[in-house]
Amino acid sequence: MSRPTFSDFKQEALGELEVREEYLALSATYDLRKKLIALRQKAGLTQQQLATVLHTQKSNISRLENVNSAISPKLSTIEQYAHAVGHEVKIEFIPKNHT
Amino acid sequence: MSRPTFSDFKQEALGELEVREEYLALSATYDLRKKLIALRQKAGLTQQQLATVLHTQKSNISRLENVNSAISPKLSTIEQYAHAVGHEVKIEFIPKNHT
DNA sequence: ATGTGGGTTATCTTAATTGATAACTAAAGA
DNA sequence: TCTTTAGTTATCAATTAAGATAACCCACAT
Repeated sequence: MSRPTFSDFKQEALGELEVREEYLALSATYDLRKKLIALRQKAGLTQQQLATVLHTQKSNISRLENVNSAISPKLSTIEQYAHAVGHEVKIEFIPKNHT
Repeated sequence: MSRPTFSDFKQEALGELEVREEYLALSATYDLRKKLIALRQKAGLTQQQLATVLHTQKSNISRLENVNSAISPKLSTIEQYAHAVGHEVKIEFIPKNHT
Protein backbone atom coordinates (compact mmCIF):
# COMPACT_ATOMS: atom_id res chain seq x y z
CA MET A 1 0.00 0.00 0.00
CA SER A 2 2.03 2.92 -1.26
CA ARG A 3 -0.22 5.93 -1.72
CA PRO A 4 -2.65 7.06 0.96
CA THR A 5 -6.24 5.97 0.53
CA PHE A 6 -9.28 8.09 1.17
CA SER A 7 -9.83 6.10 4.33
CA ASP A 8 -6.37 7.09 5.52
CA PHE A 9 -7.16 10.73 4.93
CA LYS A 10 -10.45 10.30 6.71
CA GLN A 11 -8.83 8.89 9.79
CA GLU A 12 -6.22 11.59 9.96
CA ALA A 13 -8.75 14.33 9.37
CA LEU A 14 -11.00 13.11 12.12
CA GLY A 15 -8.10 13.50 14.50
CA GLU A 16 -8.53 17.21 14.89
CA LEU A 17 -11.75 18.55 16.20
CA GLU A 18 -12.10 21.52 13.93
CA VAL A 19 -11.38 19.44 10.87
CA ARG A 20 -14.08 16.98 11.78
CA GLU A 21 -16.84 19.52 11.29
CA GLU A 22 -15.39 20.34 7.91
CA TYR A 23 -15.23 16.70 6.95
CA LEU A 24 -18.83 16.02 7.84
CA ALA A 25 -19.92 19.10 5.96
CA LEU A 26 -18.04 17.97 2.89
CA SER A 27 -19.48 14.50 3.02
CA ALA A 28 -23.01 15.91 3.19
CA THR A 29 -22.54 18.16 0.21
CA TYR A 30 -20.86 15.35 -1.67
CA ASP A 31 -23.93 13.24 -1.06
CA LEU A 32 -26.13 16.11 -2.17
CA ARG A 33 -24.38 16.57 -5.50
CA LYS A 34 -24.72 12.91 -6.37
CA LYS A 35 -28.43 13.12 -5.65
CA LEU A 36 -28.87 16.24 -7.73
CA ILE A 37 -27.21 14.66 -10.73
CA ALA A 38 -29.34 11.55 -10.36
CA LEU A 39 -32.51 13.64 -10.20
CA ARG A 40 -31.62 15.61 -13.30
CA GLN A 41 -30.77 12.52 -15.29
CA LYS A 42 -33.92 10.80 -14.17
CA ALA A 43 -35.84 13.82 -15.37
CA GLY A 44 -34.12 13.37 -18.72
CA LEU A 45 -32.55 16.82 -18.70
CA THR A 46 -29.12 18.02 -19.72
CA GLN A 47 -27.33 20.72 -17.77
CA GLN A 48 -28.13 23.10 -20.60
CA GLN A 49 -31.84 22.32 -20.49
CA LEU A 50 -32.01 22.63 -16.74
CA ALA A 51 -30.11 25.89 -16.93
CA THR A 52 -32.68 27.24 -19.36
CA VAL A 53 -35.55 26.30 -17.07
CA LEU A 54 -33.86 28.05 -14.17
CA HIS A 55 -32.92 31.07 -16.27
CA THR A 56 -29.25 30.57 -15.65
CA GLN A 57 -26.19 29.07 -17.37
CA LYS A 58 -25.06 25.52 -17.72
CA SER A 59 -21.72 26.40 -16.16
CA ASN A 60 -23.54 27.29 -12.97
CA ILE A 61 -25.37 23.99 -12.98
CA SER A 62 -22.09 22.19 -13.45
CA ARG A 63 -20.55 24.07 -10.55
CA LEU A 64 -23.44 23.11 -8.34
CA GLU A 65 -23.26 19.44 -9.25
CA ASN A 66 -19.50 19.11 -9.32
CA VAL A 67 -17.93 17.41 -6.35
CA ASN A 68 -14.74 19.36 -6.75
CA SER A 69 -16.42 22.70 -6.28
CA ALA A 70 -15.86 24.08 -2.82
CA ILE A 71 -19.13 25.94 -2.56
CA SER A 72 -21.83 25.32 -0.01
CA PRO A 73 -25.03 26.14 -1.87
CA LYS A 74 -27.88 28.13 -0.44
CA LEU A 75 -30.98 26.23 0.55
CA SER A 76 -32.99 28.23 -1.97
CA THR A 77 -30.64 27.16 -4.74
CA ILE A 78 -31.12 23.53 -3.88
CA GLU A 79 -34.86 24.07 -3.81
CA GLN A 80 -35.00 25.74 -7.18
CA TYR A 81 -33.03 22.89 -8.68
CA ALA A 82 -35.32 20.35 -7.02
CA HIS A 83 -38.49 22.05 -8.22
CA ALA A 84 -37.15 22.17 -11.75
CA VAL A 85 -36.77 18.39 -11.72
CA GLY A 86 -40.16 17.86 -10.09
CA HIS A 87 -39.22 17.38 -6.48
CA GLU A 88 -39.63 18.99 -3.10
CA VAL A 89 -36.82 19.39 -0.62
CA LYS A 90 -37.10 17.94 2.83
CA ILE A 91 -34.47 18.45 5.48
CA GLU A 92 -34.08 15.90 8.21
CA PHE A 93 -31.98 15.96 11.34
CA ILE A 94 -30.51 12.69 12.47
CA PRO A 95 -29.37 12.39 16.11
CA LYS A 96 -25.65 11.79 16.51
CA ASN A 97 -24.20 9.25 18.88
CA HIS A 98 -22.11 11.52 21.03
CA THR A 99 -20.05 8.54 22.29
CA MET B 1 -63.18 39.26 9.61
CA SER B 2 -61.50 42.58 9.11
CA ARG B 3 -57.81 42.05 8.56
CA PRO B 4 -56.46 39.52 6.05
CA THR B 5 -55.36 36.19 7.44
CA PHE B 6 -52.29 34.26 6.41
CA SER B 7 -54.55 31.91 4.53
CA ASP B 8 -55.86 34.82 2.51
CA PHE B 9 -52.36 35.85 1.61
CA LYS B 10 -51.53 32.28 0.69
CA GLN B 11 -54.44 32.02 -1.72
CA GLU B 12 -53.66 35.28 -3.41
CA ALA B 13 -49.97 34.49 -3.66
CA LEU B 14 -50.59 31.14 -5.30
CA GLY B 15 -52.48 32.95 -8.01
CA GLU B 16 -49.39 34.01 -9.85
CA LEU B 17 -47.03 31.40 -11.19
CA GLU B 18 -43.79 33.08 -10.33
CA VAL B 19 -44.93 33.72 -6.82
CA ARG B 20 -45.71 30.08 -6.28
CA GLU B 21 -42.10 28.99 -6.44
CA GLU B 22 -41.28 31.69 -3.96
CA TYR B 23 -44.03 30.51 -1.68
CA LEU B 24 -42.82 26.94 -1.68
CA ALA B 25 -39.31 28.08 -0.95
CA LEU B 26 -40.56 30.16 1.93
CA SER B 27 -42.60 27.32 3.36
CA ALA B 28 -39.56 25.06 3.31
CA THR B 29 -37.39 27.52 5.13
CA TYR B 30 -40.23 28.23 7.52
CA ASP B 31 -40.36 24.53 8.29
CA LEU B 32 -36.60 24.48 8.73
CA ARG B 33 -36.57 27.30 11.24
CA LYS B 34 -39.15 25.62 13.40
CA LYS B 35 -37.06 22.48 13.42
CA LEU B 36 -33.90 24.34 14.29
CA ILE B 37 -35.53 26.01 17.26
CA ALA B 38 -36.93 22.71 18.45
CA LEU B 39 -33.51 21.06 18.21
CA ARG B 40 -31.83 23.83 20.14
CA GLN B 41 -34.41 23.79 22.89
CA LYS B 42 -34.26 20.03 23.12
CA ALA B 43 -30.51 20.34 23.54
CA GLY B 44 -31.20 22.74 26.40
CA LEU B 45 -29.30 25.60 24.84
CA THR B 46 -30.05 29.30 24.64
CA GLN B 47 -29.25 31.32 21.55
CA GLN B 48 -26.35 32.81 23.45
CA GLN B 49 -24.94 29.41 24.38
CA LEU B 50 -25.29 28.05 20.88
CA ALA B 51 -23.68 31.19 19.51
CA THR B 52 -20.70 30.63 21.78
CA VAL B 53 -20.31 27.06 20.61
CA LEU B 54 -20.37 28.18 17.00
CA HIS B 55 -18.07 31.12 17.67
CA THR B 56 -20.63 33.64 16.53
CA GLN B 57 -23.23 36.00 18.02
CA LYS B 58 -26.68 35.38 19.36
CA SER B 59 -28.10 37.91 16.93
CA ASN B 60 -26.95 35.72 14.08
CA ILE B 61 -28.60 32.70 15.63
CA SER B 62 -31.79 34.66 16.01
CA ARG B 63 -31.67 35.75 12.39
CA LEU B 64 -31.25 32.17 11.29
CA GLU B 65 -34.14 30.93 13.39
CA ASN B 66 -36.48 33.81 12.81
CA VAL B 67 -39.29 33.26 10.36
CA ASN B 68 -39.35 36.90 9.38
CA SER B 69 -35.79 36.93 8.16
CA ALA B 70 -35.58 36.89 4.39
CA ILE B 71 -32.35 34.97 4.18
CA SER B 72 -31.94 31.56 2.63
CA PRO B 73 -29.19 29.97 4.70
CA LYS B 74 -26.27 28.10 3.23
CA LEU B 75 -26.26 24.34 3.60
CA SER B 76 -23.04 24.57 5.61
CA THR B 77 -24.67 26.96 8.05
CA ILE B 78 -27.51 24.55 8.64
CA GLU B 79 -25.01 21.77 9.13
CA GLN B 80 -22.94 23.65 11.65
CA TYR B 81 -26.04 24.44 13.62
CA ALA B 82 -27.14 20.81 13.48
CA HIS B 83 -23.79 19.48 14.60
CA ALA B 84 -23.75 21.87 17.52
CA VAL B 85 -27.01 20.40 18.75
CA GLY B 86 -25.87 16.84 18.15
CA HIS B 87 -27.48 16.07 14.82
CA GLU B 88 -26.60 15.27 11.24
CA VAL B 89 -28.31 16.83 8.27
CA LYS B 90 -30.00 14.70 5.67
CA ILE B 91 -31.55 16.12 2.54
CA GLU B 92 -34.37 14.28 0.89
CA PHE B 93 -36.11 14.91 -2.40
CA ILE B 94 -39.80 14.17 -2.55
CA PRO B 95 -41.40 13.67 -5.98
CA LYS B 96 -44.02 16.23 -6.84
CA ASN B 97 -47.34 15.35 -8.39
CA HIS B 98 -47.07 17.31 -11.60
CA THR B 99 -50.85 17.04 -12.14
C1' DA C 1 -37.40 50.38 40.48
C1' DT C 2 -33.56 47.96 39.07
C1' DG C 3 -31.35 44.36 36.97
C1' DT C 4 -30.83 40.09 34.48
C1' DG C 5 -31.55 36.72 30.80
C1' DG C 6 -33.50 35.37 26.46
C1' DG C 7 -34.57 36.94 22.18
C1' DT C 8 -35.27 40.44 18.35
C1' DT C 9 -34.07 44.01 15.11
C1' DA C 10 -31.10 47.28 12.65
C1' DT C 11 -26.86 48.40 10.45
C1' DC C 12 -22.41 47.97 8.66
C1' DT C 13 -18.70 45.13 7.09
C1' DT C 14 -16.81 41.05 5.23
C1' DA C 15 -16.98 36.88 3.01
C1' DA C 16 -19.10 33.80 0.03
C1' DT C 17 -22.47 32.26 -3.50
C1' DT C 18 -24.48 33.06 -7.79
C1' DG C 19 -24.79 35.22 -12.60
C1' DA C 20 -22.60 35.64 -16.87
C1' DT C 21 -19.29 34.98 -20.48
C1' DA C 22 -15.81 32.42 -22.61
C1' DA C 23 -12.60 28.83 -23.58
C1' DC C 24 -11.74 24.16 -23.13
C1' DT C 25 -12.08 18.74 -23.25
C1' DA C 26 -14.19 14.49 -24.68
C1' DA C 27 -17.40 11.71 -27.06
C1' DA C 28 -20.37 10.63 -30.91
C1' DG C 29 -21.84 11.14 -35.78
C1' DA C 30 -21.89 12.49 -40.50
C1' DT D 1 -11.98 15.61 -40.40
C1' DC D 2 -15.41 18.58 -39.12
C1' DT D 3 -19.32 19.47 -36.25
C1' DT D 4 -22.29 19.11 -32.53
C1' DT D 5 -23.52 18.05 -27.89
C1' DA D 6 -22.58 17.47 -22.92
C1' DG D 7 -19.98 18.88 -19.35
C1' DT D 8 -15.94 21.31 -17.04
C1' DT D 9 -13.13 25.09 -15.61
C1' DA D 10 -11.67 29.89 -15.03
C1' DT D 11 -12.72 34.58 -14.27
C1' DC D 12 -15.04 38.70 -13.03
C1' DA D 13 -19.16 41.21 -11.62
C1' DA D 14 -23.21 41.32 -8.84
C1' DT D 15 -25.96 39.69 -5.22
C1' DT D 16 -26.51 37.87 -0.74
C1' DA D 17 -25.49 35.39 3.54
C1' DA D 18 -22.78 35.63 7.61
C1' DG D 19 -19.88 38.18 11.20
C1' DA D 20 -19.94 41.83 14.50
C1' DT D 21 -21.72 45.45 17.33
C1' DA D 22 -25.35 47.85 19.46
C1' DA D 23 -29.87 49.02 20.92
C1' DC D 24 -34.13 47.41 22.02
C1' DC D 25 -38.32 44.58 24.07
C1' DC D 26 -40.30 41.53 27.39
C1' DA D 27 -40.71 38.54 31.27
C1' DC D 28 -39.21 37.74 35.69
C1' DA D 29 -37.09 38.25 39.84
C1' DT D 30 -34.99 40.69 43.73
